[in-house]
Amino acid sequence: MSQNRSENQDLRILRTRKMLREAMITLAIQKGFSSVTVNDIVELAMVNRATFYRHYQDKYDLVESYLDELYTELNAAPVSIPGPGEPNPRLMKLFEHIRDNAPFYRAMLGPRGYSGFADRIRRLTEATLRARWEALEGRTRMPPPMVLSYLSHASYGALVWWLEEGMSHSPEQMARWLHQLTLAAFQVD
Amino acid sequence: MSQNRSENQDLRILRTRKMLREAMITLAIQKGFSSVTVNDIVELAMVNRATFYRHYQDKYDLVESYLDELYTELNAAPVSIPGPGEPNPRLMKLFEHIRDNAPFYRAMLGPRGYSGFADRIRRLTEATLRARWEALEGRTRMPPPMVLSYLSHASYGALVWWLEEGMSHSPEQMARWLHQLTLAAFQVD
Amino acid sequence: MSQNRSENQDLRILRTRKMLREAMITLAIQKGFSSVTVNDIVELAMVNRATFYRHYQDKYDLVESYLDELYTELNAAPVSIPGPGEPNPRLMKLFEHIRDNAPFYRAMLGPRGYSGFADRIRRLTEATLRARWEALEGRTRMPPPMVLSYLSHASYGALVWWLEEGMSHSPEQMARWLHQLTLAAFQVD
Amino acid sequence: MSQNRSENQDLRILRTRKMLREAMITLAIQKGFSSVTVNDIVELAMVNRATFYRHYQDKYDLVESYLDELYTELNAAPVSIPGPGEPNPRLMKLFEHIRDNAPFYRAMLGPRGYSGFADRIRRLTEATLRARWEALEGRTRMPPPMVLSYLSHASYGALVWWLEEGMSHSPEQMARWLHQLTLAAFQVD
DNA sequence: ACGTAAGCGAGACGGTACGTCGCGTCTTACC
DNA sequence: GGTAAGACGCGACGTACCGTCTCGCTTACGT
Repeated sequence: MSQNRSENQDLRILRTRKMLREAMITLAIQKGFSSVTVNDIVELAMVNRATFYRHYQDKYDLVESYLDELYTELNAAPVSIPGPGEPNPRLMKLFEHIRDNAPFYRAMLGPRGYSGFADRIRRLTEATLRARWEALEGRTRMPPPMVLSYLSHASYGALVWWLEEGMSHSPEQMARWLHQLTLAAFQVD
Repeated sequence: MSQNRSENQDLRILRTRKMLREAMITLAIQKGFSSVTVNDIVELAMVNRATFYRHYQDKYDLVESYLDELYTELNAAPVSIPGPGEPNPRLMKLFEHIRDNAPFYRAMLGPRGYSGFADRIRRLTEATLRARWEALEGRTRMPPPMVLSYLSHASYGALVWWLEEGMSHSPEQMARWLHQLTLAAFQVD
Repeated sequence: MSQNRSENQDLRILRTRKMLREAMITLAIQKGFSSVTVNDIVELAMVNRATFYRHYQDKYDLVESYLDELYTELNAAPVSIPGPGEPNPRLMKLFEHIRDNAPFYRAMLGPRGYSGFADRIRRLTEATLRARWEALEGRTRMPPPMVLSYLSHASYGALVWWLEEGMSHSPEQMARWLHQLTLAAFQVD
Repeated sequence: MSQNRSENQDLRILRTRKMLREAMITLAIQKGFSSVTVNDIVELAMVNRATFYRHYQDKYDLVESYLDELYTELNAAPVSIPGPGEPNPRLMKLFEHIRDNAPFYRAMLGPRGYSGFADRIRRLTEATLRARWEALEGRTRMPPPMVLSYLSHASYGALVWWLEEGMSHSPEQMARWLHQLTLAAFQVD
């Protein structure tokens, strides 16, 4: 499923997928992803139910395929490790992206959201942090995987706060703060 | 619902609730809380379906009522703020409790678990951390609620790592490490 | 399925089954049994779709259960072998019964009907004829099962003609004719 | 539909139809005509779904067009009315034809077959019998159409018995027996 | 022999029915 | 009053076939 994402030029397919995706996003914002049904989606998208299943296994498959696309572009960002006070560029792009799609993210991460989504975002920051794994090795007595889990969940926690609080701080500011907090953890004995 | 939790002495009621709870726990361990159905529960508990609904609204209500009881006793722990190298006693008790019920926690926190459960645990550590809120106020330029969300998610992350890794470290060790990491965050800026 | 037909005293069950059966009959008459859907039936019966499946596997199960009841009473008729010019009493009862439910039978036996139904009726007359099997043994060089199949299909053919022609002859007349024709076959060398 | 059967010489068309027909026959034998789907047919025939519908309305149209061809040649047989002990030549040809295609006929006439097919065969023998209609008129008090329906169904019944029993008697024998039984009916009254 | 119209493959799509599952409510009878 | 037994309405699920519809390719035919 979610097959042939690349190089499928059939306009009907592209149109159908676009409408399904947009319907899903609209509905998730309206009433929370967890209470969106396939019926809701196809009705709003004006697409036949069977057609939905020709493209996606279920609503999770649909949203995941959306994320695949989103995060493919995010991953194109540079990977340079920032200096002490500078924000991580990847993290900043993530914050900017979330700010631009705030209603959707609120819908997906809230209590009526989809935990797989949250996990995915967390793993994204985890991947970013893993770049400094080697620096961590041997520098502390704590198990690096634990610190990684600690920090990635921590960043996710900051992100959630930011989203729910109304995003009154700039992505840059957020990235800078997270950077500082992360550094502090790295400097623990 | 979940009513009359206090002082309800009818033995039939107590027995019914006990059996429902135990069935729920067994099943959650077996196949993950999210795929447990009310039917599963009442069948294993040998209780009639309607009887379930007389006591609980749904399986979430059942598990929450269980948590209510669990965390009432956990909250009875002392609240003293520990010194630099000492583990937080509340956190330690939590880790010990989780170690003692590891299969259940793994079932509730894993990918087939229940996100409300995770949230609840996180809020528990958040409550513990909030004790140092005032100490935080003014000491950093970061918004305290953000740091709180950051740290509580972080602790949760460490906990999840610990659970899934096999709990090869002692609760005391975990609490000590978390304490160190938390302190580091407080000293930022 | 079609379970517990006997001694099930729950009024709701009886009512549900009655409404489903009547809806099925009405619809079969209206548009032919083969084009009746379960949806049609439950809609007309004002019964929920799932409820239908709690009672019957499918529309065939429903109609067969109906026939079971009908033919239980028909089988209560006497089995005496009639004299040369007298009609077979069982056959007569069958013709009378069909005359009384002509629209339904036309619906079931017509081109948009249900072949299992026709088969059932044919086997009914076959059972009646089998009573004379022993008399047949040795009296002719033809294989008795062939003659049985021949005669039961033949009777069915006469019945179908009668139904479609408008039943302008009395059941007694039909039974008498069939009796004569059957006797003739028995007297073939 | 089933159009242009005559004088359509395009090889592609002929090839497509041949493959569709053969696939249908193979599948009907394998699992009974009623459970063959258009998808099954086109898959086995290695023909596109749309192409099927360019030639036939549905699987019934396909099988009927096959029968049209089969029975066109059968109808070319002589129509002489046989003497008392002689078999009807047309009936014999029919029995021979069926014997040569027994698996297919069993598939079409069995419980998972196609009732329209059975009807067609029955009407074929009916047509044969109608040749003696005039001879019947006035010779008996029974309505000739009834006798016709009686006899054609009867012959069909004998045929079915023969097919399912394993065709251990020769077509000639069958035709002779049927002839005798038919004569007996004509002599009633 | 070759250009062209027809046949065809590939497969998306809308539609309708299917049978299943889980939910939460209800009635009746028992103890 | 708590419980068992279980019928019921509701609504979502995912599947199976159906018949229609582009859109290009290719192939047999007719000049």
